[in-house]
Amino acid sequence: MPSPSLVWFRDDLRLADNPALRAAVDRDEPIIGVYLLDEESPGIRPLGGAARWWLHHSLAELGERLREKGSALVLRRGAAADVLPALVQEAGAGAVYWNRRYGGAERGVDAGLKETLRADGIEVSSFAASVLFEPWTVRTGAGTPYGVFTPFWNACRQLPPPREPLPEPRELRRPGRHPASDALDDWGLVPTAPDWAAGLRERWQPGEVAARARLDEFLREDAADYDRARDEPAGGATSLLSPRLRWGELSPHAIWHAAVSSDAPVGGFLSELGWREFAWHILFHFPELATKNLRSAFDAFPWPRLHPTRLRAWQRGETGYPLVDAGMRELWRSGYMHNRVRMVTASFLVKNLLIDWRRGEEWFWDTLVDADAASNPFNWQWVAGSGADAAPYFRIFNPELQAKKFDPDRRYIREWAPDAVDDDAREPIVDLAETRKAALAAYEVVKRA
DNA sequence: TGAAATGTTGGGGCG
DNA sequence: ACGCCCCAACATTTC
Repeated sequence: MPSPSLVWFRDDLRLADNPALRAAVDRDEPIIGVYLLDEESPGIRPLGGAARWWLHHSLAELGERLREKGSALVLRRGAAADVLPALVQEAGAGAVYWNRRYGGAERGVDAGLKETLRADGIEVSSFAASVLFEPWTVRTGAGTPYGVFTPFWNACRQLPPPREPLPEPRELRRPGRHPASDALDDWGLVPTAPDWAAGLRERWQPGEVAARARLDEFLREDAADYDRARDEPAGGATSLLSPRLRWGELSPHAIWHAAVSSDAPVGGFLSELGWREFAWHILFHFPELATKNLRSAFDAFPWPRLHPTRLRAWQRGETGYPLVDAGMRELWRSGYMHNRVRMVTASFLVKNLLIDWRRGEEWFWDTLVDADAASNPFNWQWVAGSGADAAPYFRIFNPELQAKKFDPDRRYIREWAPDAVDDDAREPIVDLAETRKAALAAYEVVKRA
């Protein structure tokens, strides 16, 4: 009598370098893949709209590839603490494997499940797969978590290097009978009325296969000049791997090893992976990262009453500042924004519009295909000055200067906000010098706190 | 992974 | 030849 192994896919929608899947293969019983759409467990943050679109397509491909290899992907919806044990029983599974998560609520759910399943005599194992250095393994000399990037990353580099990625399994043992699966289309992850996803379809092809292709292309064509060209939003020199990491279509280990074994100078690129690691390190030690100031002195920041018209103008890319508007429209249309422009638009929201960073974080959460629970709030707090190793508050980007420096020929602005190219036609919603001064005055309150 | 204000320096025009 | 001034270019400080 076979006792199948369940592989619970979460933020690791891949077959290659997937230690949970590997453990199931090694156990040598039939394998059933599972994905749970959990919008009910307490504290789990509902996915944003762009994320749901990506998830749909990535799951579609994962399911197809599992079937090609002989296995299956079972989709279920509901609180994991209820749905997973029921599924284990229904399938007569003897083992459950997953790759670890590091958010506060997720850790609670997973720890609870480990306990209840084991109490039922089910073998449960979890694995490190989504970060290179698990948060608790990196400690200062004093045993505390790191608060500054450079020493954090130096300490990581002193640890044993990330393991070699595991090869994709050739074949998976077919289960005799599959538990029933929800139909992916019934989950309603893809927008229909209205269908606003045209720009996403045009720009992205979710899934592990396209992810690997982009990694290879990046290392072959763009990595050589990455350190210089990554700052130019029109250049197309960035890796575009962030959504692949968000959904685990690529593991950081696979990226790491592909990068270090390429001929290109990859130090700068690897340190971007380092910032991602640092964000997860911080989130692990400060689970309220998305809602609370990491530096509590910022609790005293005198945010003015929310100005909804200004927030809306920022969201829609109608601020009258071309680089800001181009960035916000790139985001809205394609689910993505170039990193430098993220800094500029975020600085503009927080320091020129004096709108709480949480409002910006929520908008990015809803519109980015790559927003994850760590990087998104981490980076917003970095810009706002309230975060870990944050930009000093008084570091205020001037969107006009930034455009001159990094988009001198206006290629980026022309691409995303062609109507903003002509300077004369625009009416800025706020004055840069004036609002800058107001922001600095507000910051004085934090300094005194 | 800033920008603006302020300070310093040095070449050149000019009396 | 010299001092003076201007000002661009660069450096430093401040926010």
